[in-house]
Amino acid sequence: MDLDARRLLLVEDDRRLSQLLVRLLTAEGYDVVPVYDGQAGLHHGLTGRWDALVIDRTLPAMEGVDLVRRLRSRGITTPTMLLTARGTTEDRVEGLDAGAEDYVVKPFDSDELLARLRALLRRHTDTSPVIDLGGRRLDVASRRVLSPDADPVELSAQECALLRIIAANPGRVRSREELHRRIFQNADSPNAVDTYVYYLRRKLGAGMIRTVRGLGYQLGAT
Amino acid sequence: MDLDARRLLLVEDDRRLSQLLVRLLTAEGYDVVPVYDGQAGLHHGLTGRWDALVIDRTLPAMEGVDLVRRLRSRGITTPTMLLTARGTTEDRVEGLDAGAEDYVVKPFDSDELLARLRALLRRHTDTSPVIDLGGRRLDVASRRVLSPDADPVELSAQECALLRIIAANPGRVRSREELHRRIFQNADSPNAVDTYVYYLRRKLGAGMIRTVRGLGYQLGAT
DNA sequence: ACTGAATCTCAGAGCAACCTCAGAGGGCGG
DNA sequence: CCGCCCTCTGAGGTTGCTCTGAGATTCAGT
Repeated sequence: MDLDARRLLLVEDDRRLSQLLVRLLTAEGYDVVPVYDGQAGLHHGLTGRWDALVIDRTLPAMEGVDLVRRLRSRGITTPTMLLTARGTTEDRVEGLDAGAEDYVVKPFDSDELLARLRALLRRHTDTSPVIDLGGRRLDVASRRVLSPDADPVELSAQECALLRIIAANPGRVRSREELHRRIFQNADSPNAVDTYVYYLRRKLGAGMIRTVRGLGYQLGAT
Repeated sequence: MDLDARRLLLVEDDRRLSQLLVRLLTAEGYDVVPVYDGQAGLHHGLTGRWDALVIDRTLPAMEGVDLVRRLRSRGITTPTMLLTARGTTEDRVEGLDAGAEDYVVKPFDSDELLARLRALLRRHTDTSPVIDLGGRRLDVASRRVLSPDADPVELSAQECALLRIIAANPGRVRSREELHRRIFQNADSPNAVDTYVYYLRRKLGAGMIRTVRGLGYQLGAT
């Protein structure tokens, strides 16, 4: 077992094709998790840690393109490859517009798929959004906080979104209202922001986020 | 999701148009807050922090032009774009005279609006309010005094307000009465100013604020 | 040096803002 | 159907800020 394997989420409803891909990708050394519909894909995309997503375009419960769109709208920037039977230019444009990075037309050549996947991962690791936290780093794609002298800390989707906004600009103070509007728009309780700040502090230490009483929150390590 | 989203205040009474603009601007990555009349616009314009204001010309409760004028008269210099149905030269002149930076005539092209907005924001690189204290700096946004060779000192809201007024004009002496009126209007005790001067001296050193007996206080450090 | 006025110092009451955390609810995998 | 994780809620508990008041100290003018 490769300990440093790249984690792939495979969203493919055709069991036979899914199994085939799992074998192919596992043999290449990837750590592949298959799910079989868009709902499951959305859930795992939002909650799991992935180096890349491989998504079929035609899915039960939710179209692949919609899935990508919904993930992007929630701040998930994990590099994504769409699989499709249709190969018109229009389809391709729609897929890329939704936020997918690459597009493979079925039936595809195994080697081509692997090559494109490697390219996707290579491209993305270069430009992967890693935000400096003053000593530690937030890797947005895998939703982890990496430390030179400690184990990585894993964050949930909301925790990551919150830290991301606060860390985007170290000097700036973000108000509860802004954070609530941008992350918890489906939440009634204005307390949600406080709670997630609490979660982040519990995971990362109290110094990570500074409270500016009456104004909001700010990245702690100056 | 744009991490360092620009904050826009949208003052537009037509709900349909407002919603349309919110969608358009949010999709562009802006952090948009809509309000629906001039009073609300005035309140938010005065109390919030905005990168730009987008204001309809015809509003209930207060005309858009008057809104801009009143904001300007209160020292708000946030770049502002007016939306209007009428497009005569006279209207345009009146809007710009009131202090608006740009002027878009309805019905407008989405791309044009976005382009103008970008131009507006580019032109107006917001200067974060950092006040010089002679060696040290007061960062009003995060309410801290930053020192080249020491840890930041955190101030409370009232401490910051007091120091801000005193430091605005280094040579000038501010009377107790003025300070009390501007900061402690809800306080009965005329001693409140003294107390906060004491707090500031305790945090920043006795030399920070100089007493001019019988007259008031003055910034102490050169 | 004496005196009254101005100023400084500081403990503490009252209160809003904030923190903490248990748990309900939902989605999903097994 | 059960258990897991994530999300959000709501109810205290706690902290920190604000302002008060009263005694100590300094100052200007005699």
